[in-house]
Amino acid sequence: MITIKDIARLSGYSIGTVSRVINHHHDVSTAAREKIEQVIAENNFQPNTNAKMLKQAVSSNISVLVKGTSNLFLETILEEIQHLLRESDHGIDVMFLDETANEVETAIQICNTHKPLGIIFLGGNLNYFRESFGGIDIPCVLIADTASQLGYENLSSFATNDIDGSREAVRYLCRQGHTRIGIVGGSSDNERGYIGSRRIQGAVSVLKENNLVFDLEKQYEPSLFSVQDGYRAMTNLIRKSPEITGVFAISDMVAIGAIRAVHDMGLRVPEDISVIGYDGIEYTKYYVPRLTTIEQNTMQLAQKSVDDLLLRINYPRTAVHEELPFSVIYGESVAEPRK
Amino acid sequence: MITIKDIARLSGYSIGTVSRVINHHHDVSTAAREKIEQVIAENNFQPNTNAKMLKQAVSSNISVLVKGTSNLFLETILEEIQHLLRESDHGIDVMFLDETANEVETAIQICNTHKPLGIIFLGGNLNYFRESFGGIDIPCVLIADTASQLGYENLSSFATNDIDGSREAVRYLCRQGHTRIGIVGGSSDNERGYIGSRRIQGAVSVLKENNLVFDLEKQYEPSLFSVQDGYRAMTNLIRKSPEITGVFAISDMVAIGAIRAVHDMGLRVPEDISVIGYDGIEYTKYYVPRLTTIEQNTMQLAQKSVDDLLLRINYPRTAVHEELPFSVIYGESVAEPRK
DNA sequence: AACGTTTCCGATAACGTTTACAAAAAGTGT
DNA sequence: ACACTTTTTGTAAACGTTATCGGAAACGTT
Repeated sequence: MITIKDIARLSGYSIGTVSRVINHHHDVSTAAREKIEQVIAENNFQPNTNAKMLKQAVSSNISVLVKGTSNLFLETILEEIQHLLRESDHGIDVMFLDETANEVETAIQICNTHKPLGIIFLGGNLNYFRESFGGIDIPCVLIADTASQLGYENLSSFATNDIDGSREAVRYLCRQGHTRIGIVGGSSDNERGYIGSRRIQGAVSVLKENNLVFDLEKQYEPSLFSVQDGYRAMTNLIRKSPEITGVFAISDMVAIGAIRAVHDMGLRVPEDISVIGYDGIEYTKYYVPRLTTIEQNTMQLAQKSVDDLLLRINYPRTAVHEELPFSVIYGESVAEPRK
Repeated sequence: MITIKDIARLSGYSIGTVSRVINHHHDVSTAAREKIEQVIAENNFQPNTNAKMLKQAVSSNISVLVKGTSNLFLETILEEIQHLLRESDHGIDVMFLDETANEVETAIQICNTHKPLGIIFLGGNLNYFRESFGGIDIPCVLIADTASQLGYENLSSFATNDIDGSREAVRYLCRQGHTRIGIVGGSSDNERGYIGSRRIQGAVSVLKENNLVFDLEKQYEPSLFSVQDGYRAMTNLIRKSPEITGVFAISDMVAIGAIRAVHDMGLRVPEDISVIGYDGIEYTKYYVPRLTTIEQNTMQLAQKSVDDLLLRINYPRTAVHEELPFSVIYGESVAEPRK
């Protein structure tokens, strides 16, 4: 392995000077810089990251923690983050966690081992942040949920307003004339902090405002975020409440599962039951019927988060919380209810 | 930060002994071990990874390089790999590369910086391996393409036989009575080494054997692996050859795009045009119509790859190349052709 | 009691960097 | 020519670990 010592020997300068060249210090003569850079290039020398990190006690990496696997929405954002970060000279360090994992605990571990400059939480459960986020003191960003009420100095958040979004979804069903509306998704106990709970909350509030609550127990069927679970939940919901004509699904994946469930019960979307989703993942635009859904702007979510994180890494300042706009995608999965 | 030195001081032993306890060496008295372990636990000390890696010149990590973003098939395997690796005491280090990147070059970089114990290539273009894989000397596994003809001592591969799989797909269309069969997918130049080319090759071979080639130019439309591209390609194909009644799509995502294209041309799947995909990603099982496809066993692909890699990391031996079985998923997207 | 074996432990030299600090070289102004 | 300042360079200590080596203690064996 070729080290800084070799470069020093080969270039005729000391390792101190080589190090200064590597780290772009200004106090190096042009002669030395050019010679050393040449030798570095010739031997395509790469400084040992571990030695560097050991000495400096930080890396130049950004860690990304993705909560919940098989989540196409988060994965789309992840891709964009990677793309954006590739421009900067930061390394990127992705880790996937399953739904049940405690992302903050994991982040603390990562801080100790990887010493990232910042952390991006892609998805997450606010409860874990409440519990133990205090243990983290590097800039962080939470994407897809708002952490403003937590009030940490170093945790920004960017998200669409899930309550408004889900309200808009259900309102759209109402405007189409639906009066027997069901909801699929959210955790079984609707605990505070779980991202799904806000969507449920928004949806239910519109139902209440329009006096469309006939039996909340029978209108609402909990579900995780997966297709499978959406299928299961929708099947249950139809069994419980066959009179339902419109359904708000907590995510697009759940919606896809739900549509298949409708189909397997011998009914059709949207003729018999309308379905509206949430997230706007690219791929449901090719579904037949094209999914009607609340689209979150993944590009913007990624861009703003990365910008804010890099900004705060370079110029420490207090965190921000921003709500990004959503939009309704009018697909083919919602129609007027059958008479 | 709490270091091994602190533990030494606090426990009354030397850092050498503490190190031995940490690394589970046998030459430590039970008294010392217990005392030191207690102090470690009390201060929840975690050895500094960088110092460790600097000293040992290797990490205990496995790097995974995922080629091609938004590929649900590879992402499913990735999940399973992560799951399997979590059992072992190896860290995991994921990196996504876009289609155009040279994964082998990247791997060489990673070897220098991260010093992984092994590398898993998830997807990949054999051409890059031909070019420069020689620069890598740690155990590697290529998933989803076979590297047997390359003959590297340290590169195993696990894949289904893509030629047989695509042959099976087209044969199934033939058995259903289709005689005007189209193909969607593969790179425009069908370069050797590109994973799609083998599937095209298999598909075409069956057409030839059955004298079903009426105009290869008009039967075949190139496409990348994305939904969008599948849509575009299928639209072109129908325009070129409206007489086609069955289509083999090079991946499930392409198939989904293709189905939507059929729909948008005012035709139906499978009544007017049958579509068969490739990969068997979970989620197309919920599609309406449920996709008929060639399923690759992601679980097995992941398991075998991880097993082989860990085995070769611990007991150096020569690489293996194994073909895994595929199976036909009989969905609802293929039917007999219209008279 | 003397010796050889084991078993356990501590001191210390690395690993490849960065960064004070000091030294040397090169300018500057008189 | 001198004393300054400024710029450039080299030296050496540190970062937290592991591993080698040898010493000390404990135990058997004659």
